[in-house]
Amino acid sequence: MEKKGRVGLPDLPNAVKGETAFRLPPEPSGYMTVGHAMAFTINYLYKEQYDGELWLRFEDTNPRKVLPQYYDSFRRGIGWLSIRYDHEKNVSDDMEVIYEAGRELLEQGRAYACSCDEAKVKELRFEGTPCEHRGGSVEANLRVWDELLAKKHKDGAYVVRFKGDMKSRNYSLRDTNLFRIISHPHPLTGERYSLWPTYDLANAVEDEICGITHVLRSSEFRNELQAQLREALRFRRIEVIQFSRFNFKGTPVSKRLLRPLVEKKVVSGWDDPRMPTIDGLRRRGIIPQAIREFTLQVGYTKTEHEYDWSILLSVNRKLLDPLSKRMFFVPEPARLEVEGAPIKKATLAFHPQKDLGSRTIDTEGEFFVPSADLGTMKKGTVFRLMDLYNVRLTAEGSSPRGEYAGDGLVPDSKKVQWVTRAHSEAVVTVPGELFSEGGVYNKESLKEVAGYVEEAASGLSPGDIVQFPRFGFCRLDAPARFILAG
RNA sequence: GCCCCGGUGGUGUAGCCCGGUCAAGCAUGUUAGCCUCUCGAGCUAGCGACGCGAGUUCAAAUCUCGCCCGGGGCACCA
Repeated sequence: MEKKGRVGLPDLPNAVKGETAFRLPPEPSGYMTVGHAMAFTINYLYKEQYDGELWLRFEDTNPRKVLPQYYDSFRRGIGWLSIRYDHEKNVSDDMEVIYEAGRELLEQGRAYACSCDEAKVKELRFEGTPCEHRGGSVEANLRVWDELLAKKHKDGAYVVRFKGDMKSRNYSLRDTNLFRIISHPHPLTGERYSLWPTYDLANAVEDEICGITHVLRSSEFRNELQAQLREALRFRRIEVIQFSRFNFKGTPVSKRLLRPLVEKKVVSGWDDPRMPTIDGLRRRGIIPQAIREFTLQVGYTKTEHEYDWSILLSVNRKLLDPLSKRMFFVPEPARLEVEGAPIKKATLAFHPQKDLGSRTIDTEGEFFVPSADLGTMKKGTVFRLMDLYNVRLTAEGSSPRGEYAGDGLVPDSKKVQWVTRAHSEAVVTVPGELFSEGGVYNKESLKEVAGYVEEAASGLSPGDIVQFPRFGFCRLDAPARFILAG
């Protein structure tokens, strides 16, 4: 019997087709990254598999961090990935509902208003000692609650805490904060609210009202706390499946590390092709299908991992291969004079197998070929100008010359790409890993190769991806500028 | 420090729940070769791994215990 690895993603526990709901929960506080893309893809794949509902839900409950352009970044990225969701909402749309939950906890005596300062809360939490506010009456708590809603208090004056277990070994259960005052304008709700819920509560409430059945997310959260909150609010049980973050070698997603590079203009921006952002990957020539395929291949696990770019790049190349026109790019060109060269109108196919059309090139005796190739050849060597004819090298060195050596394909002859005098200059950017081993910026992370491209390249539009034979798949980024995808 | 969660070749993963068919599969990588007018794609073959130690058992990658290492949490971030 033949052995097989896992095909596709594993089945989900307690998932009934047609009765599932999933969510994509970005915090719009930064640009969308590959990590988001992969997590979203997993949720989307399951939504499809189980014929479920999918929510795009912006977790925007910290007005200090949230910015309008980031909402767009996620919408764009998700659209680019062809992830179709059924509903879109912002947690900030539901403040009233979350307030109701807060009030209910207060009424139940499961939460209380606390006016200790931050340092004291921390200290007592560490000691496992409750503060004097914990024992306050429901009435008193509700009175403060109404004042909080009426914006009668300044930032930091109060915090609403969940009554957990101050002696729990799990510190997140030691009366964590459910609400805090942030009088900072919110990009969507402006000055309307200043009492904002923290993640755990907002999340529990949102998952309930969205009817989420399965949560698939990276594991850096406080499960037990959320379970207790759900129970206190008498919410349904949901399946939570956690996995490790998706890290790529030499490319951390941490804003703390990335932002300085953008600010100091070490990279060209958040969309620099070396960046782990979706905009970066797109500029680099990674196509959305490759991200999906890659995600499917690596799946998700709880083990920490650091993906090598080679796997994603390999998947990308395979997908690109049948779609990409071949065009000649000659890096570090050397001029080659060919004696006895026939004057030809050569019609060359854009692809060796697929019918992607062709272009016609007028050739005489002047060519440009990679100097690196000429450098390895001795006088007398017969090589072939790809798709054209053979040339015998008659002079090496600084002004190489050759002579026409027939049209017939010579077995095992070296094939070299070429351009004629009708070419244009181009630069190919070769992105590498942003950071080297020690976590320091890798100065070698971006290289540039200058050369000539054939005339047909002038018909390309920014965003088009072609294969430069013997060089790689490249995406036209700007006029005369390409980026190597792999 | 305390609480979770992990540790299969260079990298990523399958297998672990229900011990034998696993002297460990697949992908990527790399080497050699085939095919091809590409250093792409495709094909063939080789290379390369069960963190350490003990225990249970006829039998352990799979179960138990200890240790080591890594990640996350212990935020008025999400």
